Amino acid sequence: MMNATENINTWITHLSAKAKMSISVDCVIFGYDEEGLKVLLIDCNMPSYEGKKSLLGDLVEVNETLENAVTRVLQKRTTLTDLYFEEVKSYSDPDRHPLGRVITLAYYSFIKISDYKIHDTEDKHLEWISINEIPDLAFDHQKILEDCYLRLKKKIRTHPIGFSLMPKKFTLMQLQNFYEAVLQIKFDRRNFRRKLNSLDLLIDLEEIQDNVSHRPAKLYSFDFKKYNQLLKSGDLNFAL
Amino acid sequence: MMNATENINTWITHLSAKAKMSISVDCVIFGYDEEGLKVLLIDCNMPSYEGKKSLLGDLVEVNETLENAVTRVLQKRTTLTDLYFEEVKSYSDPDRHPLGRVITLAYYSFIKISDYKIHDTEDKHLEWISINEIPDLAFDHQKILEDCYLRLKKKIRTHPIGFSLMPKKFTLMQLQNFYEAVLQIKFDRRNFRRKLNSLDLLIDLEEIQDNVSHRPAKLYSFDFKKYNQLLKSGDLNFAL
DNA sequence: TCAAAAGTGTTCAGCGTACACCCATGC
DNA sequence: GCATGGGTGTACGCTGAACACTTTTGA
Repeated sequence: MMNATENINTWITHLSAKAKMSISVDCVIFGYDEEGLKVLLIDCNMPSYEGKKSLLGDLVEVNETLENAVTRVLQKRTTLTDLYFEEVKSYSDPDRHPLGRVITLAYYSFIKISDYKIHDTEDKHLEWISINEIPDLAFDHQKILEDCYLRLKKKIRTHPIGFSLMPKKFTLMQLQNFYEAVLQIKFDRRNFRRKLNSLDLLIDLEEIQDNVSHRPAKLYSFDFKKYNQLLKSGDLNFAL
Repeated sequence: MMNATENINTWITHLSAKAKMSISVDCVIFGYDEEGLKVLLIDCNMPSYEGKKSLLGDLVEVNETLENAVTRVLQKRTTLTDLYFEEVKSYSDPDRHPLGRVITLAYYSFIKISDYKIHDTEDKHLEWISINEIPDLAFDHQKILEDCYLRLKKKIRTHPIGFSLMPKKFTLMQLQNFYEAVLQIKFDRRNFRRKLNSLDLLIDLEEIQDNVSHRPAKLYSFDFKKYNQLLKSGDLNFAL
C-alpha cells in the first residue's frame, strides 16, 4: 500500500513488477448481408470452455497501442484494412480469464460480409452467427457482446456508419431493411423515405433496378463527400 | 508472433511474462459549488513534468477490478464513499508515461465540493481548479480531461446525476445555475422551469427562501424514489 | 391478370424556442 | 420607493408518428 501522497501521477519512481498484468482486446465483429446482422465467432478450445464459441481477441503487445492491437486482430481475421471500430468498455474481474489476470477492452467493428474472405484453412472454426442465434459464449463474452450491440444500435442512429456496408448502388428498401435488421425495429416506409430524403445526403443515380419481377426501384448512393463537409462545418444533424 | 489460430481466447496455455504491463486509472473529479464547475488536481513532481498538475490516479492492483481501483482513489482523495463514476476511455500510447508502459483508463466522477474535506496535511498540494482556468497538465491529462468533460456534458442532459450535488432544498434558479455552469450554456428561464415541471420529478416542498432581499423563491427537492421507479418501468425520458 | 414491391401526402400531437411583463421582499 | 431576483403564458415552426392507395414490372 502506498502512503497518502504516492500515486502513479506524482511521486513514484518505478513500476512494481508485481502489479503488472496482461491486457487484451476483444472485438465484436458485426457483419451484414441480405440475411441480416451477424457476429463473427471462433471456437474456443480452452479447458473449461471447450465447445463454446468466443469473440476474436488477442493480447496487447508491449509496444503497441490498443488501437494497433485491434487493427491487427481485425486484419488477421477479415483480411480487411481500414475498418471502422470503436472502443466500448473494459472488463476487469480478476477471475474473468482462466489463464490468469487479463484485463480486456471491448471493441466493435462492422463490415460487409461479402467483402470478407476466409483467410486460411486453419480459420475454418470461424463462423458468422446471426445476432438472434448467439449461443452461450466463453468467458464474459456474452456480456461483452450485449454491451457492444447496444452501443452499435445507439451509434448507427446518429452516424452513417452503415452506408459503407451497402452496395455501391442501393434502393431505399435495401437501406430500410438494413436499419431494421440492425436495430431490430420496423420503420414506416413513407416516413423512412421522407427522413432519408430530407437529410439530402443521398445521390439519386437516375438508374433503376434491372430484371426484377416488380416495379423497379430507383438506385441511390451515399454522398460521403458532402457528409464529411457537413461534419467539418459542424451543422450536421444525422439522426434516424 | 502467434500462428493463425492462436489467440488469447482460443489455444494458448499460458500468459507471456514479457507482454505484461502496468494499468492505471485516472479520475477526473468534477466538483460543483456556488462558484461553478471545478476539477480536483494534484501537483505532479515527476521529472519532466515538475511544476505541472495532474489528475488523480493510481496503479491497478493485481487482485482488484478497475472499478475497485477507482473507488480506492476517490475514497482516498475525497474521503467520500459510494460516489458516482463512469468509465470514459483508454489511453494506451506506449510512450505516454515516463516510467514505462502504463495503459490508463479514464473515469470521471462528480461531487458536491462542500461535502469534500481535506484529508490530511500531505494533501495540501491538492486543489480545486475552475473548469475555465485549467493549466497545462502532465502526461496526456489535458486530452483525458477534455474527453471526460465532453462525456459529462452529454450525460448530464439525459441523466439526473446533478441532483445529488444540489442542496437538499433548492430553488429552480439554483438548479438552472448548476446546469448553466456545467454545460456552459444559457437557458431561457421560463422554458427551463416548464421543462423541469413537465418532468414531474420535483417535489414542491411548500417552503420558501428566508432572509433574501427579494421575492423569496419556492424550494424543491428531487424525487429520487419516483425517478428510480420510472427508470425500472422503462417509460422515462429525462432530457434537458 | 396477377403477384410483388415501389412510390407517394396529409393530418395531428408534442416539443423546443423565442419573447415581456408584473410580483414579493429587504433595505 | 427602489433594487433584486421570482414567477408566469402564448405563438410558431419543426419533427415524429400514424395511416392507404396507385403504379410498374415480369411471369
